[in-house]
This record gives sequence, C-alpha cells and structure tokens, in this order.
Amino acid sequence: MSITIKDVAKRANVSIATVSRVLNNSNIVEEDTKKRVQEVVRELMYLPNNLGRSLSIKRTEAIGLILPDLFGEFFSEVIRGVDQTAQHHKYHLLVSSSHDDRKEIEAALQMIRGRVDGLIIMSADIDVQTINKNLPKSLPVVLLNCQVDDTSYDSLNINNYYGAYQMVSHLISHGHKSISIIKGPVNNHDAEERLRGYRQALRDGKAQLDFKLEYLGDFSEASGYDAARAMLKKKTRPSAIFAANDSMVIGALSAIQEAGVQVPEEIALAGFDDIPIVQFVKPSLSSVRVSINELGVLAVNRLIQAIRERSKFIKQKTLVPVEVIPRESCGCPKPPRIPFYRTISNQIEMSTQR
Amino acid sequence: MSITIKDVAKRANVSIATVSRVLNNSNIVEEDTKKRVQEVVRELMYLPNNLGRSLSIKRTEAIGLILPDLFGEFFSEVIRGVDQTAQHHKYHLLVSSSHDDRKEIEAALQMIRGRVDGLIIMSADIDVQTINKNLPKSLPVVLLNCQVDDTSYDSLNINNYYGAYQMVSHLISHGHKSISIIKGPVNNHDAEERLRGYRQALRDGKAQLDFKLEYLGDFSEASGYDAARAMLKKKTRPSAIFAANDSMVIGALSAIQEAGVQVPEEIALAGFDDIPIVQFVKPSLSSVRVSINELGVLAVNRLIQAIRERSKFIKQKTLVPVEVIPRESCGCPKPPRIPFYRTISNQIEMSTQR
DNA sequence: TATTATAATGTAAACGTTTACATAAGCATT
DNA sequence: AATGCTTATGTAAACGTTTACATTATAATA
Repeated sequence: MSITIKDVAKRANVSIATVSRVLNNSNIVEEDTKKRVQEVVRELMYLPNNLGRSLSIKRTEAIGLILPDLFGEFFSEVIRGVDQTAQHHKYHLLVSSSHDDRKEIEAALQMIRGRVDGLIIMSADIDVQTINKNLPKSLPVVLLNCQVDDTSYDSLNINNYYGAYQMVSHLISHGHKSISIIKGPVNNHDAEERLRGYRQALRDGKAQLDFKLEYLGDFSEASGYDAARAMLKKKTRPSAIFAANDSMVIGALSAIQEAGVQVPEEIALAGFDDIPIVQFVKPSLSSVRVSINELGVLAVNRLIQAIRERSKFIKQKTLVPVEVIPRESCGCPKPPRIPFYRTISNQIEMSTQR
Repeated sequence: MSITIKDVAKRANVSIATVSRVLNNSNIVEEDTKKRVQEVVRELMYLPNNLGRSLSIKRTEAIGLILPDLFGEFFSEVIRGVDQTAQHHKYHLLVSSSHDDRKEIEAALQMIRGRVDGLIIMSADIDVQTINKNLPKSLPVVLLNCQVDDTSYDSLNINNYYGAYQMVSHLISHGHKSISIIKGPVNNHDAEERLRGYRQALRDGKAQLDFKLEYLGDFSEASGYDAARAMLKKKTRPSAIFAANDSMVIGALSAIQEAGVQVPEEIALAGFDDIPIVQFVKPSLSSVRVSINELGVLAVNRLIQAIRERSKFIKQKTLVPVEVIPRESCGCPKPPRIPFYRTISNQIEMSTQR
C-alpha cells in the first residue's frame, strides 16, 4: 500500500537504518549514500509515518487541549493562545471537546492518550478521579479554570478576586462611596471570588460596605435588569453599580435608561468579562478584561515546562491576571474601538484572498 | 515505565493475545479468564496505547482539520461544525493551523500525516503541489474554500454567487430598480462571484444594470464609507446599495447617516457575511448568512464518505448554500436578536458553573 | 474408543520507525 | 605485520498493539 522505509532501503541498496539516518540527518552517513537515498526518497515520494516514529522514540511532539466546547469567541481565544505558544515551542496541537459531558470527557481523554506528550484540560465539572482513571500518571497535565482543590495537578485560574477588586477600586477613585453589586449565582466559584474582591475594595477604599447594597443575580441579562429596577425603587440609590458580569450590566443599563436616569452622570456602571458588545452599546461599558489569550499562553508554558522537567516540575496553582478597561459608563472617556480584524467578514476574506 | 499489555498478560497468567481479546471484547474468550484479566487491568490501571493500536490496525479513528488560523468566530464556527459531525461519526478531531504560511502549512501537513484517517484543509493559498508533496496519495482529503481548479481533490465552496443573487433579488422585491453595488477587491474570488450574482439578479429582475452603479471597494469599512460618499454626491442616487461584505456596508451606513439620509426610507442597504455587529447597529443591517457551521458539517460528511468508500468515492466540487437574513436596513422589520449564549461572558460562566 | 468438530488460548509476525550494538573496512600507529 | 582507532554500514531488538495461524483441551459424534 503505502511506501515505507523498507521500500526506500531496498531501492537504494542500503539498510533501513541508513535510510533512517539520512532522514534524521545523522552526520555519520557518507555523502554518496546520502545523495542516493535522498534521490530514492524523492523518486518514490516517500513520506515517513509518524505513528511508527512516535512509537519508537516515545515522543509525539504534540500537546493536547481539551475544551468543554470548541464554539464561540472565548474558547476560540484560548485555542489561539495555546496554538501560537505551542507552535513557538515546536509542538503541534491537538484539540478535542468534551461538551461538558462525562462520557465525552472520558472518550476525549482516552483518544488523546498516547497521541500527545502533555495535556491541557479545561472543564468545569471534571474531577480528579476521572483524570486519574483515564490518563497515565506519567502524562503531564495542566488544568485550566477547573475548580479542583487537589494539589496533585498544576492549574491556572482567572483572577476573579483581583479583577473585581481593581474595578471597584477604580469606581471609588471616581469619587463613588456608595457602590452596589449585582452578584452572580450562589455556589458559582467565579461569582464568589468577584464578590470577595468587591467587598475588599470597599473596605480598603473606605467606601460603604453594606449587605443592603448587594443584589443577587444569576449572570443573565434579565437578572441584571431586575436588580437595577429594585435599586431604582429605593429611596436612596447607589452612585455606582458593579455587576459580576457584563450580561447583567447590560440588563441593568436597560432598566436605568428606561427610568430616564443618566449614565454615568447620575449612576456609574461597570461589569466583568469585557464581552465584545460592551463597546458597542451607548454609553460604552467599563469592564474587566480576562486575558483569555494569555490564559492559553501560560497554560502551554507551564505544560512544556512540565514535559521538559518531568518529575522535577513543581505543580502549583497560578492566578491569571486581568485588566480593567475603563469606558464611558464609569465616567472615563470612550477609548477607541477595537480593530475590525476580529470580525467574520475579514476572516473569510483573509482566508480566501490570494 | 508505563504499564503495557505485557504487564497485564504476565500478571494474569495469559498471553498478550488474550488480553487484547478481552480489551476488544472478542467473544471467544472464556468468562473466567475475562474476569481475571479485567481484574488485573483495573488493578494495574492499565491504559492501552493508541499509537501501538493504530499502527497495528492501520486506522486512527481521527480526522484532521487544518485552518489558516484558529482565531475568531468564523474558524471557531467551522471547528464546531466539524467537531460535532466528527463526533457523531465516532471520529476524533485533530486541529492544526497554518497561519497561511507556506512553511507552516507544510509542517502541519507533515505532522498530521499518519495521525489521521482523513483530512480537511482550509487555506486560501494552498496549491495542489504542496498537498501532493506532503501527503500520501492514499489519504482522503476535502478542501474547504480553497481556490483550486484541479479536479483531483474533493472540494467545498461558499455559494457567493447565489447569495448575492438572492440578496439583490430581495432588494428588487422591495421595489428597488436602481441598486448600486460596492464591489470587493479585484482578483478576489469571493468578490468576483458576488458581483456576478448581483449582475444576474439585476438582469433577471429587470432592474437597471449599469456599470455606473458599480463602485470599487476593498472589503474595508473605509472603502465602503468612501463609495457611499461618492454615490451621495451624484445627482441621481440609487435607491438601494448592496455591498459585497458587511464591513463595507457599515462604512457606507456611516457616510449615509452623516449626510442625514434615512435608511431604509431614502436608501436601502444590504451586505454579505452576516457578521455579529450588523444586528447591533441601528438600523440593523440585512445580510447574507454563510452557514459556516454547515460548511464544517458537509466537509466532514464528504470526508467520512471518502474514508469509507476509498477508491469508489467520486470527487466533486460542492457549493455550500447561503441564507438571506432580512433586517431593517432593506425595509424589513427587525428580527429578534440572537440569543446571548454566543458571548464570552456566558461561555466563561458556563464553563465554570458546576 | 477412536475420530472429528469446536472452543479457548498461545505463538509469532506484522505495523513503521529508531537505535544500541555488531561488523567490516580503511587507515594510522607501533 | 599486528594492533588499535575511526568511520560507514548493517543487524536486530524495541516501541505496544492486533491478528492469522498453530496448538491444545474439550465436547460431540460415530
């Protein structure tokens, strides 16, 4: 069927060892034979088989990435960061998705096993057991935004606490003393951390810390809308609102504008995540940008280090930095719009232009 | 190092063949031995090695996808379609990116070779030679939106012609007789096809076909802006504008609104690609949606067929259907906004909620 | 009881590489 | 001329599986 190293060896009148040496340009092969072998390789259009090679050298020179989904801008950004960094380290990338489904996660782990030298896993509800059961202990693994308490895996998490802290501190620096929060759902780890950051910023900034200022939301636009309506009904309303995510801040904005209240003059707004829409609404919304790309970059760097150092590698928990993006809604001037290269249109054209 | 089938065999006092049979639950193994082997497998936490397996059975049960980039909503959508369909067919997915770079494309092809049973390639400037040189003739390949004239590869392309034709016909159905086009760059295949569709629709719809109505653009927002300004300066202006992509239609909208002209009352607008922003601007913009997801689905289906049928498989060129999405800018009522699940925010939360 | 069919298991080759080791040839050194 | 060193090449084992074929044990048949 396919042309193998044996065919080349036979045709060039050498042993397969010599052919292999030529291919991996080992320097101990005579110029003459080298030429002859290369000639035959071209002639037969021989292409080495990676499976055989990997099996032999016990390396695949590829790393794996398992995501809950491959869909949407967030995961796309992760993939991009991972891809670029992997390529930079001369590693190839293998992507798989789990759809946050127990069965599929196991299938993904099993499929990827043996095909990669290391693995990055991003999944909300993966547990250490599942990983242990489906991956050899020897395979380097980095967990991305997984909520595992276990210290037996290296892990990276978004610094929700610090992001919220920074954003709220920024609001305080605008002179706000009474800042409400629209919280995320209970038992959500991100939400809890963001709340914690909010509270600490109030304490440190000597602003009003009061449970009355805390409203419950569930990360949905609707819950943000409801929370803002509730605030506006009160006798005294806060001078600023920090929502635990952007969806809720958008909902809140609707409610506030409906009530004829001016943003940011009468009430300032800030969110979290920096989703694309926040820069298109009016006024543009201040938010905390999660450097998703960097998430991927860091993950790969940790992983490669783990692969290289093997048992010497020290596992740790890393917090990925975030960045406050001030816009009109907190009282800052509107920054320039992001470049257009992000849009589908341009991508299609980029991919089809010669 | 790692536990292999031999370790299991030794421990269970059977041959590796028997262990293999148990693992692939061949039915010709006695219940007793089966139990014993399974016991040992659990005990040693044995995990079969995929490389060895694939090498032996000459199948990997994976397909590859090579994209120009892994970044952004467009490719993300492609990946999603491919991923889902592959999973449906019990194939795993391996993704790699080329960055539209000659060297990287070759590296990607070489790396993926042997690791997959079939390959989907999406790249603007790949040529048949490169593929031939780096992939065995026996590997099934499907080309996605590549401009290759060669018939030796199965290929899928977006139906630019029909999309433009449909959109312009839609404008005509609104009563427009004088419809301008802002063309894409010359020598761009997509642009040419969209222009062709525009002209044919005018012919068939008995609307005014006149080179004076055709303005040159380069797919950029700025070029759309310029083209619209030029139109507005003329004595008689068209009653509708069809831009060859959405970026340009957004630029045109700016120019038109600056001039104080009403959309769609005084001039109607339509674009191509259906990028996310078009539904957020005011008025929302009618566009042609490229079913990117379907692109991926179709590609996988073709590929799997090619893998299954091998030499019996008949290569062809397929055009992927597109869909007109009427919105306010062409005079249609505003359709409901797309659900919010597409945004980064929700994805983060979805991926971290338990 | 001898023969044959069936079922369970083992043996070994195969998949396509790499590489430690062996071999052989050439050459310089004594 | 014998020895050792270098260099080029070959041999064969190894990587971890699957599987055709061989072997053995067991049951069914005459």
